[in-house]
Formats: sequence, C-alpha cells, structure tokens
Amino acid sequence: MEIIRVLIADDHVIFRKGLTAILNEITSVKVVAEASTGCEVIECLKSGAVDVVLMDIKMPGMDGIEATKKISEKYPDVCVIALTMHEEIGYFNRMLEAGAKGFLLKKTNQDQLKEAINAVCRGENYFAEEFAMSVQGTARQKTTQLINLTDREREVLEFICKGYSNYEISKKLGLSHRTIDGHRSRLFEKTGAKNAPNLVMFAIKNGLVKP
Amino acid sequence: MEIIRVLIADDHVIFRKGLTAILNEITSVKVVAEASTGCEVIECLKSGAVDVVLMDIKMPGMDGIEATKKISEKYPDVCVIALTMHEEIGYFNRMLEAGAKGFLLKKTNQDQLKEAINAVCRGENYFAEEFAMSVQGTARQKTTQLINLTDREREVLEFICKGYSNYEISKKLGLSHRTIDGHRSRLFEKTGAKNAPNLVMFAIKNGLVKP
DNA sequence: AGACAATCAGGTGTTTATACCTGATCCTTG
DNA sequence: CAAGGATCAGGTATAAACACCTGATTGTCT
Repeated sequence: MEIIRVLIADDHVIFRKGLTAILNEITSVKVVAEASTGCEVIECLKSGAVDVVLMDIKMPGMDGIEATKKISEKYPDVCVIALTMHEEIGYFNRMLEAGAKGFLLKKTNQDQLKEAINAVCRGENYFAEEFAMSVQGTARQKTTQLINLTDREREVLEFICKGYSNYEISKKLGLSHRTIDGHRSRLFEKTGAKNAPNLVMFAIKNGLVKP
Repeated sequence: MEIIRVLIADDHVIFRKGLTAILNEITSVKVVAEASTGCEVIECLKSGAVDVVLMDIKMPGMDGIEATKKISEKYPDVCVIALTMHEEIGYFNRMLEAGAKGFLLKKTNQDQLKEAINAVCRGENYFAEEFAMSVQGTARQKTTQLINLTDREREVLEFICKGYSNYEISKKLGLSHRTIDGHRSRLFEKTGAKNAPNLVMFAIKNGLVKP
C-alpha cells in the first residue's frame, strides 16, 4: 500500500502544527505541504503531487469553498476533506456542492482522521457523525432540499439580515416592494421561519451570511 | 528567571497538540497540563501549580467564561489568557469581566504567544491588535459602556432572537406588551439598531445569544 | 433626603410586516 | 410543445413593529 500524500490548508499555525503532528504519527500518511490560504493550496497542487487535501473553510483571501471548487475542476483526482468548526456546520451543503468528499469536525481524533483519509482514497465519502443528520439517503438531494434558496431569495435574505426594510430592498434592487414581499414569503415557507428574526438566525446558522 | 508553567484548555485535540508543540519550543515556558473542559481546568489547578492558563471560550460542559470566573475567585494568582476565534470576538467583554488578563486570536504565532505569556506574568494585560478597538483608554469602562444592557433587556433580546413577537414575550414573562415595547425601544437606542434583524445581528456579534 | 437607574405600564399614531390571493413573463427541462 | 420553477408585480386586509409621549414604583448610591 502506498503512502498517502496529504496537504493541510488552514490559516492558523497552531492548528496546522497540531494536525501535522497527529497525521505524521500515522504510518500510511505523510503531510507533504501546508497552505494558509486557498491560493496557496492551488499553488501547491500545481507543483507537487497530492492525494488528499484537508481543507479549512474560513481562510483569508480565497476561502475553502472556492478552493474546493477549483480543485474539483482542475484536479478531480485530488480528494478534499472539509475540516470545520461545529459552528460552520451550515457550510456543509455548499462544501458538498463544491465537491468535498469528506467532512470532519476540528475536534476530531487520530482514528477518525485515518479512517476519513482512507475512505476518500478508496473513492468513498466520509462524514463525521455530527453531519449524519444532513446526510440521509443519497445525501445531495435531501440536504439541498432543505436549503434550496434561489439566488434572488438569498440576495433578499442578506439584505434582511443587514436590517433593510422591504421598501429599502426594493429600491436597492430596482424592483417593486411587492416583489420583495413575495420573495420574503417564499423565504418563510422554505425556512419555516415566522418572522424576520427567525430568518436572520436561520441565515447565520446555515452560513448564508457572515456575522 | 523561572520557567512559566502553562495549562492549555481547549476541547480540540489538534489545537492542543499544535499549541503544545509551539509553546515547548519556547525555553522559558513549559506546558504542564492539558484540559478539554472547564471542569478539567479546575481539577488541574487543584492538584498542580500553574502560572498561566490559555483558555478557549467554547468548551463542552463548563465553558471558558465560567471557568475563568471560578479561577479569578479561587486562584487569583493564576493568569488567564483567552484564546478565541475571530468570530468569538464578541465574547471579549464577558471574558474581561470574568477576569481574563490577555486576549489572543487562535491565528496567533509563537512570538505573540511568548509576549502575551510574559506580559501577564509581569502583571500586565495583553491584547492582540484585533482587540485594540475594544480596548481604548481604561478598557473596562469604555467597552462595557458600549454594551451595557440590563438583565431584562438582555432577556428580551434573547426572546427577540428566538423569533418571539412582542406579545408572546409579554406572555412568557407575565408582563404587559407595553413593557416589552419599552425594553425594545431601549435596546434600539443602546445598540443603534433600527429594526429586529439589526438587533439579532448585534446580539450574535456580541455573543449575547448562541447561534 | 435627593438623585438616579431599572422596571413596569399606559396612550396615540404611523409605518412595516405578514398572509393570502391573483396573474404575467421568461427560461429550462422533459 | 408542455410543464414547471424563477422572477416579477399588483390587490386587500390584519397583525405587528416602531416612535414618542407620559407616569408610578422600587432599589441603590451618596
């Protein structure tokens, strides 16, 4: 069995050091590079051969989601495992769409890391337990079904979170305030929220807006 | 100069390992213990002699804020340095009130860690640049002045974030809906928000509610 | 005792939000 | 082509939010 070459992408030195220490204790795995931004990840992939990328989501410059998209396009053989904080669980869907094969929480341990890396190398997916509720059945359908907002809806939601009124949003987008009203209603339907504060909480929980 | 004994408190193994690796490279510092919950921190302090605690805020069970409060009461000689994610910057005030002497972001580096640890041991405070805006002049005054909500106001704010209407809140608290209206108005004044979504964002940014 | 903040609560009015309905485009997909 | 979703926009009506005012009570600090 060959040694699996891993790239670590995270903007925190402490986290990279810790992860490297843990991974290098696994004989079948070797950390071949570290990156602190999405751009650096792409650079590393150009030069060196990498099998698995352990990807943080929040990074300065290009974030983990964008980086994962680019990897999926240009280097489809490279497997991306998302490493997220519990609070970022809402990014799950977007990371999945971007092409991530695995999902781990940052509070993971050595055994789980090993399992996840092996799994994605075999072509499987790997999800930590905490993501289980998001992954029922064929995953992609059910999960995106939960938060399948359209572009406009997402846009309106952002404005709502910023505190703009119905009318103000209509002005900003050059639309009728009735139209915004309609989008708002659909947002309530889809999210199950019953008022604006509920919507804001939903948006934050699901990573649709940055606090 | 004596060796400074450090306790690391964080629920993530990876983070603890990384931090330990970095700190042990500093000759004047030694990591004497690791804890993954607030309770463990207190346990460690009972048995062993510790000078500085590097404290994460979010931990299962007892969190960093509670743990810091207890340390300030029972072991006032132990200095607590808060280690937070950028998103948790809103907990700054509450950690300050709890008795933390220093504030670092988790993206910190070895030099800053060394500086911070030395500073708090000399009896000084240490704040990473990112907290500078929160620490003007005598710190404590200015910052708490920005978010000096009363208990009732904080309580009402929580309900608003949960999506309860004015009337529903009044029922839950056994008060008149007029009273809630009054608290709401004061919340708007104090926070500068102009509507409920603004309030929710404020509450989240300042760590007054958990997303 | 006097000042002050917090809490409670009422009145009145305007603005927004929300619910529910309708219908017209446009675009994509089967 | 037909079906369906996304987008736009209007009508109507009620509920809630929000602004601004007033006053009473309680407790704390000096």
